[in-house]
Amino acid sequence: MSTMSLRHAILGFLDLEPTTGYTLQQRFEGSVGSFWSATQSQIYRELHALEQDGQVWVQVVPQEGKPARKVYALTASGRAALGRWLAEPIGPPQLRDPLLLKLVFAKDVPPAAFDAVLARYQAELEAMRAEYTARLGAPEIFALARSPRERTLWELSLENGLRWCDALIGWTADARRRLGPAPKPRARRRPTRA
Amino acid sequence: MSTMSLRHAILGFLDLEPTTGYTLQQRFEGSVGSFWSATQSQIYRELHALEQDGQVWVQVVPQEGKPARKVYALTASGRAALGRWLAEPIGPPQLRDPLLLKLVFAKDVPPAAFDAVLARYQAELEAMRAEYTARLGAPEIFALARSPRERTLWELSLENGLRWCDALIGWTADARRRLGPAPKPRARRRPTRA
DNA sequence: GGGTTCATGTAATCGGTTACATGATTCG
DNA sequence: CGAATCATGTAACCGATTACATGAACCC
Repeated sequence: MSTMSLRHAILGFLDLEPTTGYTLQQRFEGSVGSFWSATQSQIYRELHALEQDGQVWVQVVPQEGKPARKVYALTASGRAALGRWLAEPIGPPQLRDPLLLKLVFAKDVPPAAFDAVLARYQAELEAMRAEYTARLGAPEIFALARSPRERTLWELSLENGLRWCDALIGWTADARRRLGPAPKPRARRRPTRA
Repeated sequence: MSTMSLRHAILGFLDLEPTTGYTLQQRFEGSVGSFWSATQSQIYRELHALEQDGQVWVQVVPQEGKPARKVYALTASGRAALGRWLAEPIGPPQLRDPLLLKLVFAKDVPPAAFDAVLARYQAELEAMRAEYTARLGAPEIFALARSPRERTLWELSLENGLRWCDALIGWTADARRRLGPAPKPRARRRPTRA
C-alpha cells in the first residue's frame, strides 16, 4: 500500500496539468528522471489502470494523421489518493549497489584489476555529480516554480542527488587508497584534484 | 550481461564454502543483507538455473526426517564466471528514492504534515546508521576474515552504508530547516542536537 | 501443545525493461 | 532522403516479493 510510486508520480504530474501519456514521459525524463525513470510501456499501462480505478478520466482529442491525443486528468478520487500518499510516512530507500557485492567477494581479484573497476565507478559518479551541479546552476528550471516553497522543494531534490554523489565519491576515494596499489605512478596529465 | 547480481553473489558465497540453499539464505541475511537481500524463492530458483548452466554441481546428502541436504559447489565454469564478473566494470547504482518523488509534488501538503514525513524518514535513517556503527564496532564479524585485505573489504562495505546514511541524514536535516515550520516550538524535552 | 529451526520447493503477482508495431509530419 | 517528433499501443521477459505447502526435530 505504501508503494506504487509510479502511480502516484503520474497523479502528481496530472495534478499540475492534464496531459497525454506521451508528454508524461517527457516530464519524467526532464524533471524527476534522475531519481525516478519510467518507460513508455509502464506509463501507458499505469494510465489504463488508473482510468479503470476511476482515479483519472480521459478526454479524447481526435487529430488528423496522428493517433488521437488522449488527455488524462485527475478525478476527485485521484486527487484524494494523491493527497493521502503525499502525507503518508515513508521509510528510507534500501541501498542496493552491485558494486558492494563485488567488493565483498573481491579478495582474490588482482588489486590493479579491482582498482580499475573502482576508478571507472568513481569517474561515472563524478560525471553524475557534474550533471546535478549543472542543473542546480540553471535558473530556467526553477523559473517555472509557482511559489518559493515549490522552488525550494525542487532545489532540495537536486541537492539530495549531489550529496549522495559526494558521499559515494568520497567513499570510493577512500576505498582506493586503502586497497592500493598506488594508481599508475607515472601520472603525466594533471594531479588528481581532491 | 553486466547485471545478474544475485547469480554472482551466490557464486561468491559458494566459492567461500559449498553449502545448501537454506544456509545461503542465512548468509545473505547475515552478511550482505543490508545492501543486497534475497528471498528463499529467489535463491532456490537461481540455484536450479545455475545447475542447469553447469556453473554449480550438487551433492545430495540424505537425512532422516528432513528433506535431503543439497550441497551446492562451484564447477570450474562457475568459478571462471565469478572471476570474470568481479573484474568487470560497473556503473553507479541509480538513486531511486520514493521520498524525492513526494518532495517534488509536495507543494500543497501542509508544512507540518510534510515535516512529520521527513522527521520519520530521518529517524529511520538514524536507526540504520546506528546499526552500521554497531556492526563496525563488533570485532567478531571481522575475525572470520582470512586476510587483512578481506577484512578491509568487509569494513569498506559497511562504511559505504555509513556514509550513505550520513549524507541522507544531513540532507534531511537541511530540508526540514528550509521547509519549516520550526518543529513544535513548545520543545519540552531536550534541545535538538545538531 | 505451540513455536522455532532445518530444509525443500511451487504459484501468483508486481514493477520494470526491451523490443516490436504503426504512421503522418516536420526539419535539416 | 533520412532522422526526429508526435502519439498510440502490445508482448515477452526478468528480477523480486508474497504467499502457500510439507514435515520431522527440538525446546519451552
